[in-house]
Order: sequence, then C-alpha cells, then structure tokens
Amino acid sequence: MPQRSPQIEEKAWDVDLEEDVLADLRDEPVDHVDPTQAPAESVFVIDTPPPYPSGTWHIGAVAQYSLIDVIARSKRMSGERVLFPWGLDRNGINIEQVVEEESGKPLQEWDRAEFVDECRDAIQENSESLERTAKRIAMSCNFEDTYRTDDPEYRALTQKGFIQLWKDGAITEDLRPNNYDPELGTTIADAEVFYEERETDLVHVKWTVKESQEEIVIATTRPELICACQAVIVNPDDERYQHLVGKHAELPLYDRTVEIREHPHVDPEFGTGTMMVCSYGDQADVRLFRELDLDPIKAIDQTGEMTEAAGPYAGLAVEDAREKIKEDLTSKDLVAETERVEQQFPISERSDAAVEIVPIEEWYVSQTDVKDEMRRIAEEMDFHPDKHRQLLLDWIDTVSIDWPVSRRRYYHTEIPIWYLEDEDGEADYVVVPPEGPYYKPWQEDPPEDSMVYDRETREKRGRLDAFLEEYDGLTVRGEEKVFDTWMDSSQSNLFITGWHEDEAAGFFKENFPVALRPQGRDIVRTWLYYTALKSHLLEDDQPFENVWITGLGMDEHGRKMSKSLGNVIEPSEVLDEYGADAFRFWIASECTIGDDYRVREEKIEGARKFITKLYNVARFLSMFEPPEEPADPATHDVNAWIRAEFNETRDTCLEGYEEFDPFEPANAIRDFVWNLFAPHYMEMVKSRAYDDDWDTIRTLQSVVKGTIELLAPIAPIVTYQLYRELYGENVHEQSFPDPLETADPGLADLTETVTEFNSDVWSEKKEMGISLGSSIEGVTVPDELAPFEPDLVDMHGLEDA
RNA sequence: GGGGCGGUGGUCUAGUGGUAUGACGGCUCCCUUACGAGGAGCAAGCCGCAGGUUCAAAUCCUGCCCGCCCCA
Repeated sequence: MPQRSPQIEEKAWDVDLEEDVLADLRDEPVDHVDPTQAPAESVFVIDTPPPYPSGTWHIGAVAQYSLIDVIARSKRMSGERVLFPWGLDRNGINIEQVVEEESGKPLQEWDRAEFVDECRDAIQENSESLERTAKRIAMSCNFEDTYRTDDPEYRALTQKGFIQLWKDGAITEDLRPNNYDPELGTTIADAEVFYEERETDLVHVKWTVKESQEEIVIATTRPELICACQAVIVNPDDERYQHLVGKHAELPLYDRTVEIREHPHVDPEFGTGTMMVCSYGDQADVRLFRELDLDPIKAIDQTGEMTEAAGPYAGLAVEDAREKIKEDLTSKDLVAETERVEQQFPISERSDAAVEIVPIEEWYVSQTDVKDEMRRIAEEMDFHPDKHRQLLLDWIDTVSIDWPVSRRRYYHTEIPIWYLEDEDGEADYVVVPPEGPYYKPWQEDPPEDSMVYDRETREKRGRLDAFLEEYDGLTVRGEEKVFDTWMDSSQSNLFITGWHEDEAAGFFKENFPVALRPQGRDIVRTWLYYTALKSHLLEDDQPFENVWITGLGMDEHGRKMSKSLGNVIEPSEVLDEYGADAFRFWIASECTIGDDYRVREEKIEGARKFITKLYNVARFLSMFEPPEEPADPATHDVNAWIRAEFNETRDTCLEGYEEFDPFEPANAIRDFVWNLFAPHYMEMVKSRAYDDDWDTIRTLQSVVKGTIELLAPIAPIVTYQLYRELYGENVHEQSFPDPLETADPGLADLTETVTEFNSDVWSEKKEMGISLGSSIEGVTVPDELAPFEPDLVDMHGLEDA
C-alpha cells in the first residue's frame, strides 16, 4: 500500500495563520451593493446597528455583530445580493462627557465651535479601534463606504426628516413638564430614565385645615416642593377624610392655602392616606395637574436650584433645600414623624443624576395619537424570535406623552429652525429652511429661500427675503437646541436605502421596508420603536420586514458583565487566544437567538477544537487526487448512504439560515462532521480511498466541499483557506450546495444501526485488550447492514471464526 | 407593586401525557497510515419548588420561588 502524505502540510489550524488568511480575504472582492449606483433592483438590505465608539466594545456586542455577519454571508450564498452597510453612531452625550471630564470644563463654559471640534477628535480615535475589531472578526460589510451619524450628509437626513414632520404637523413646540437632567442641563426622554432603589426619608408633615383649624398629617419624600403644592388630595373611598373635601389646607412655612380634593390615585395605605400635589415630584404629579386642571408652579430651575417660588430656599440645590426645610419643619414642630422608606428613584441613564420634572420649552414628536398604527406595524413585522414582538407592544402600550426630541447640548444634530424676533425679543415667526442641506442655526443664517411661518398657527407667510423686506426691525435668531440622538438613529433604515438621494429614489422604492433589522433586546424601546415611529410618520409604512432580536452576553455565572463586578471579558484577548472563527462558531452554536447566553472560555476552546477537526478532515482529503472516471464506474452503498446523510444536514442548515438562525447550521454541521462523517464514514471507506476508488473519492470530495460551503458563513476564515487549497476557488463566491445525488435516500435509516455496530465492535476489541487495528474473529455483520458488509468487514478486520 | 420572557446534568440543548435526547466540559483507560485537537468507556439530572388533574406529568392546571428585561 503506498505511503501517502496530505497536500495540506500544517498539522493544525493555528490562530496565527488566521491573520494571514484574513489579509487574503480582505483582498477578495465582495459584491457590495451601492444604492446610489445600483439599478433599482431588489436586494437584501441589513440595517446593521451602527455601534457607538465608546472606547470599549462589549464581548456580547462583538458576538452579535459576528452573528449578523453570518446572516449577511448566508444570504449571499443563498444567491441574494446583499446591502450590508457599516456605520458608526457618533452623536451624543457620551463623547461630550468624555471631553468635559478630560478638560475639567463643563460644556456650558466652552466655546461651542471649539467644543464640537474637541468631540470630533475624541470620537475619531475611538472609531478606529472599533473598526479594527470589526475587521478582526471578518465582518463582510462595506467598510469602504462607512457612514457616520455626525457626517453632514447624515445630519442633513435627520434635519430633512424633522422639516418634513414639521410641515406635516407631527412636530410641535411646547412648554411641558419634562424629565430634566440638571447635571447635563438638558431634557431627556422617558426612554433615558432609569429607576434605582434608594432609601429616603418619608417626612410626615403637620398641616392645618384653614376652615376648622384641625391638624392633618401629609407624608412626603419631597418636602422642598411644598412651595409648589397646588392641591391636597385624598381617596374618595377613604372615610377618614371625607369631611375635609372642599375645605382648604394651609401650607406649612408658606402663607398660602390649597384646596383639599378627591382623587383615586391616593393610596389610603400609604403614609397617612393624604397626598400633596406639587409641580412636580414625579410623573404622577404631572398627570394629577392635568386631570385636576391645576396651574403648575416652577419650583426648580434648569440648573437644579430652587426658584424664587421657594421663598427662603431660593438658590439652594434641590437636595440642600430638602435638608434645610426638614430642619426648619422640625424646629417649628411641624414634623409628626420621619420614617426611612425604600423608594424607586428616577435617575438619568447618561449622568446618574437625579431626574427632576421641570416645565420647559421643547420640541416634540407626536406619538400618543398613533399608538394603534404602531401596534399594527408591530404585528405586521416578522420577529425572530416571534416572542420578542411583545417587547415592542408593551412599550407602545406604556407610551403616554409625546417624544421630546430637543436637547440643550452641542455634539448632536442641530434643529434646523430660526426665529424672527422683534425689538422686545418676542419671536412670533419661525423660519424653516428647504430640505436637503445640513444646517447649523447657531452658527449660520438661514438661506434666503427659507419659508417664514407663523409660530402659533403655522400659517405660511412667504419667503424669508421678501418677508424681511416687508417687515422692519426683525432679527434672525438661530435655534440653539439640538436633537436627541435617537432622532438620528431612527432614520438609519432611510439613510442606507437612499431616502434622501433623488438619484437613488428607485432603489429606495424597491427596497423599503428594509429586509432586516438585527438588534439587541435592550434597545427595542428606543431604536426599534423610534425607527418604527419615524418610518410610519415619514413614509406611512413599516420600517422592516424582519426584526431579529438577540439577548445579552452574561458572565459564566449568568451575571451581567460590568466594570464594578470585575467580570468583563475583553474581546481582543479572546480573539487572540482562540481566533475569530472559533469565536464565531462558538456564538453560533451556543446561543439561541433572542435568549441571554453565558460567555465561557471553555466553550470557545471547544469551538476551536471543532475548527481543527474540520481542518484535519480536509487534510485527509488532500491526500487524494480525484481519479479519472472509469468507463464502467462502480458505486457503493456506503457512499450513497453518506450522501443521503449529508443531504439531511444540508436541509437543516438551509432552513436555519433561512430563519436567520445560525444555531441550527452550526450544530448540525458539528454533529455531522464530528459524530458521523469522521468517526464512522471515513473509517469505513479508508481502504477504498487508499485504493483510489473513484466513487469513494468523489463522494469524499463532494461531501467535504459541501460541508465547507455550509460552514463558510459561520467560520469564514478557515473555510476560505481550505477551499482555496482544495478547490482553488473563493468559497465566499459560491452558492450553498445542491443536494448530492444518491441512489437510495432510504439508506439514511441505517445510520443508527451502523454507528451502534461500530461502537459494539470497538468496545469488544477494547474488552479483549486488542487494538482497534487488529482483526477480530466471530463478529458478523447483521443482515440489516448487508449493504455495508464489505466496508465493515474491512474496517474492523472481521474474520470468520 | 404591575407586566413580559424564561428556569431540563457544571454549560448549551431535544423533548406539549407513556422508562429524560444529544453535544461541550470532567474523569478513567487505550493507541489505530487526517487529527491526543484521536478512540473507547464512566460519572454527573428529585426536568426551579409545592400542590392538583390523570392509570400515567418535564409536558396540563393552580400557587409560589429564582433569573433577565420592561413599566410604575
């Protein structure tokens, strides 16, 4: 028997080789769709989440992008053209805070233009390291055409959306109570408020009823807001207080009275069953002011200090005022009792500051009036997994106020509005520029062909230049506020399909709604919801056909990774140790789409072993040249059998890819290769292979080729290399394999019998203390396995007794 | 406090009424012309808990507990 040697020389796939192959891979052309050039064909569009370059990238995010890339690659191999853009989300408070901290100078003290430049430099550095990681995991998106949400082109898109919504009446300017972050000096949306458990004093304050001079005790955690109290309420079913309804309560420390009224919101069990309604302790107060038709008193200003309304406490920070007023109440014997209570405390997601509710002039996108349409959109999109549709529906149900979209910050998209002020500083007119360019109203004048509108009635008053000629004494003042970054993010699906570009209008028409939105479960209420809202308001359509939701990567004990717990796993270390293919195969085979998963290095190591196994299967195959087809080719049942088995694996893989679920293909391929093809089939046909049997070698060839193709989306690097060496082609330009022809698909039914028989023989040899290579007497092949008898006799060295 | 989703060996997973599936990991032994990243075997689960329905429950019902997420 001839001694052979594999054409693939290295005995193992090692991580250092990966970098070289990755470089080759990067030189291979990828069919990137360019929406501005493409004829208006229908392609598979993925609205890749543009990551925010915060400086560190969570390993769970790296895993998520790996899976998105698996989807993109699998779609290409399914014969679709794919638009897989790469974007970076770069607007926002995060980088502003970095600059503020590093300079020790708050935003308000900066020259605006200088601050903006500083932010741009800082975010640029972070962007580069992020892109290195994205390339390291072999992402196949279009890095040549990166979009950034702080590019003028992107910001112009956000502004275009705003202008259109303004004209449609879906945007309003109003003075409303808002969640306000005094530290950042800006309004924030409900979606940016989080709640934290805190202990606080529940102060039982003695009040006096004006008419009867009897004492009532009202418990509050916010005594500093007594000055903003406009009513005292009791529960209509609470008999203790019925006689007080309609009377008046005298404010402690202030010379003012408020009416005592009924409202079911009061919990008779909480505190004393009475409640003071103040502007504004929390969102419940906001609702109560509206329902009871009360006039709010502004007690807290935009710096987080008490206003004149607080009398002696004016100018104090909220918390100082609270302490001071507690002392004063105590010294005047107005405190009946103080208890420590657990409280859910609203804090700002971005700064951890206590959120105050402050009435402030802001811009709003209407959303409370379109909840039914939003529910319908949620029902119409296909969710993967389907159960996560509920996350969106739940959020839609809880939407109760319009979306405040203006922010008092700098490194964001500017609100493209100017005001015309008269000599008294009153602005009765707004100036709205034409859609298209990027505007910076704080820095530049509006174009002459902007339109002037009545600020109240929105009545059109004509072109700006004509209007200014007609009316003397008006000054143009640019809006200084900017947009919530979700105003930018919520148009990513529009941006990538060329909504803003006339020449690509055909492409947009053809490809909107976008085929796929992949994203994390944690941002359903923000990114997904806001995108759906904007797509509905701007295009009267659903944003996506498919929404694909992933869970979060936890540590090995199932805890969230965080700096404070010290359980953060660095992606770069894992990638250096195990390689990108192992990492990608690990996440594909580990995580059920939509569920949380644990990151365990052992499992990634296991994935690497499988990559090596595959490598060695290919290495075995590389020993054989495909022989010429004989004139009268003999075929063997053993080959028909494995081809049938391969076809079943192929079907499972294709179904999984179709469902955007890499879990199925990853596990199906591992099971096929590791537990069937290599230990059973390959052992059964080794002799035939060494004899250069035509049918066997072509079967080995086509099964391995097909397996590599099926695995290519998941492990793009090693499959690229092996395919190149074995077949001389780029696997990533191939389609998924067709089913292999097989004489008898029913042979797959024998699989269990074969593997059990092999195990039995191996066990027996072990018991007899002989090597697996030795021959054995007295074992006969069962009748059922007659089709494979010659292969089994040869493989095990079966001899008659 | 309310809601959603989930809970099957250490980890991941199959399993919607009939003796709990498979993989990874662990341990022991073996040595075979692709591969120690190999082969054979072993251990490991009161299927979150407690009731109920049933001849029979991981599976159906009720209550509770735990985890993650969301809301207030």
